[in-house]
Amino acid sequence: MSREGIQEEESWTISDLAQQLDVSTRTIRYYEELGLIFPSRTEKGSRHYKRKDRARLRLILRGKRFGFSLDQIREMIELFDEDRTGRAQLLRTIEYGNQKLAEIDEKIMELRQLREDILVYKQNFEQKLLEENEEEKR
Amino acid sequence: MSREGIQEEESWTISDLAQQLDVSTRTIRYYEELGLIFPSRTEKGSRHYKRKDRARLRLILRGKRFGFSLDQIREMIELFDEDRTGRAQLLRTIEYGNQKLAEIDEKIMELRQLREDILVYKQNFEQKLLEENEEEKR
DNA sequence: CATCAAGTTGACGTTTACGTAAACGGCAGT
DNA sequence: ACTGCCGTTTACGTAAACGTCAACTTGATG
Repeated sequence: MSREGIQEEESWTISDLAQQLDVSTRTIRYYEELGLIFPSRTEKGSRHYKRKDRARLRLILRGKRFGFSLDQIREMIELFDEDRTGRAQLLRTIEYGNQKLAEIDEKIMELRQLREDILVYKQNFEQKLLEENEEEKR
Repeated sequence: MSREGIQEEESWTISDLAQQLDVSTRTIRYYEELGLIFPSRTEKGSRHYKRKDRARLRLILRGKRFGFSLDQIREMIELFDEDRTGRAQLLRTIEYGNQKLAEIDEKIMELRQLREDILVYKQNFEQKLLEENEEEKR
């Protein structure tokens, strides 16, 4: 067990966390409402968030930035939740993970394509710019 | 000039296009409402879409899949619209393009990070699976 | 000619993802 | 004890992105 309990675990209030990750407190509470995150409470009822909670919130926000709905994210989180047990569950979760990885790889491909599209647009404009300069030389 | 007008340009109805790109006709009309796409009309008022329109719609949908709002996409489309002229405008557009490319590169980075996170989760579960097998051996 | 599918516009409804305000408690500083 | 500030819950508001339905044309087909 080594030094369990000796190292004080850092913990933040909701507004601390909100500031760190640049979201509103409302948003964080809303995510809790949806079952995406479960901070512990002080005896007075105030939420406090530890490193693990922050990591989870980061994951949520990252997911959001790529068009995953909060519902999809919850689905994901539920499956990845630590306390699942049994070989069947584990296998399912791993399979789900593989699936998500594949989806992400696909997104990366698509993003590269989008990049390519934009690059072509831009080059088109650069070409026009060149032509305009040519005109000027006459 | 070569063979202008000889090659018949293919054109689709709104439901054709909807089916091709797997969106509803309502969605397509909505995008038009927002000024994202401007199909030509038959003399009777029916929309018809050509290859360029389809490419544009593809771009819109692609953008959406990565969390760009329709407003951002419109902004983008307006700036990339062909009929801008003047060196200053061209320069601005090119600069905008560079900016968007940078944003996309950042998104790709983030997506890689998300991939990494999920991979770690998955490996965690794989580890658990191994431990369970160990237990069984006793 | 009747009818039926597919097009149009317009209006209203719905879901998601929060914002915002009200009403309250706890605590620190003066 | 009063003032702020931060926290809480509850509730209503709202913008974005469509879905859905009604009412109407138009074109094709039995």
